[in-house]
Amino acid sequence: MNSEFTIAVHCLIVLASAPDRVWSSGSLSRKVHTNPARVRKIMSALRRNGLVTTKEGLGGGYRLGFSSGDVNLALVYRTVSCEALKLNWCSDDGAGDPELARVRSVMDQAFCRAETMLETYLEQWTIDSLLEQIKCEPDVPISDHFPVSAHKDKSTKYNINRIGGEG
Amino acid sequence: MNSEFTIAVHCLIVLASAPDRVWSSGSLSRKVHTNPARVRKIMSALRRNGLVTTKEGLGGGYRLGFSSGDVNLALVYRTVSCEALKLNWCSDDGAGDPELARVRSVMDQAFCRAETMLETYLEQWTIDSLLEQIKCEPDVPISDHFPVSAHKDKSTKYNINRIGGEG
DNA sequence: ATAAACTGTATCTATTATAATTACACTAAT
DNA sequence: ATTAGTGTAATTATAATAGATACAGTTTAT
Repeated sequence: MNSEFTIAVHCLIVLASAPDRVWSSGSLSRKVHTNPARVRKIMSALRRNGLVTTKEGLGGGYRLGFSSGDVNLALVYRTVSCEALKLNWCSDDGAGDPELARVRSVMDQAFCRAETMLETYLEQWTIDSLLEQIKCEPDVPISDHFPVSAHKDKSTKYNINRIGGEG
Repeated sequence: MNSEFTIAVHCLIVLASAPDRVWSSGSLSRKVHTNPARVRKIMSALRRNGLVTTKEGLGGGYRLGFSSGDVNLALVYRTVSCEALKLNWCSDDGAGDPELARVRSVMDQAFCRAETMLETYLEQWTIDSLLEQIKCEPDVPISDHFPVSAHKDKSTKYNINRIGGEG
């Protein structure tokens, strides 16, 4: 699944963890390890679906649109239109093969149902419930996911729009 | 999801629809609209998991390894290791952010469960049950998926290794 | 034994999808 | 009027995917 989804969720978690404060794309981008323009693009999509509210101009930024108990992962998933289970068919020019068309139709239906099931599952996960879990999580538990690199703090790479600061 | 999965499933359906006959990568590739080398690569993976048997040399090719009622989509899914629900995180060099690590751990767990659910669902679909559905499928039902192009039979593009023929 | 028709596999190239970068118009607060 | 923001588009860079080609090895038929 592309990283727009994880960025969106991560941003929402950050917003929910400090609901009183307005977050700029710059400060969010440092949290989620990408660049401000990408954060703005993704947050724009969330705004269009009401998941966050934005404010332009000096001191502007992003806030949760709903209470964190009402925002669930299915909403986010649909907003960034992941289509993780969309099947990919090899049919260069397209039609002309009715046999392929039948196979494709049956399979697409099967995976449409799978996607519905997935979304039903994701509805159970609210940003709130994620925050809860995250609090219970022991420190640095997924070191096996990626090897620790030699030079840690070289990631001043995305500190554009710095001034906003953290707190 | 990448097209290896649909190619694998489509090939298995073709094999199951004519279980008495040996299919070459060339004839399969024409059925599934890709090239013989790709078919061979994917079928090799299926062979390593016992889903098909292969025979090299003249008159060789592919056959179903199990009865078509025993081959289900979860097996295929795992064989081509789709990981359609694998989350994609932005963390250039990796570690160094324990907060990200906790978020990631919780989310990865949630989606691990989602993937398990998906596989459970896919286990219900055998190649047999797909064939059944395909037979019931009315002709050319998914014309809305792709626009009908002007020049139909221009797809002699992958007719390398021709000699094997169809029947 | 030799040629033909296959698989198995690797490598290179082309294409497409994804992400980063840059730029700039617009907005709001100071 | 300046500063610090969003919104958005366009461009470039990078990574993932798929196609093309090549060739060694295998089996069958002649």
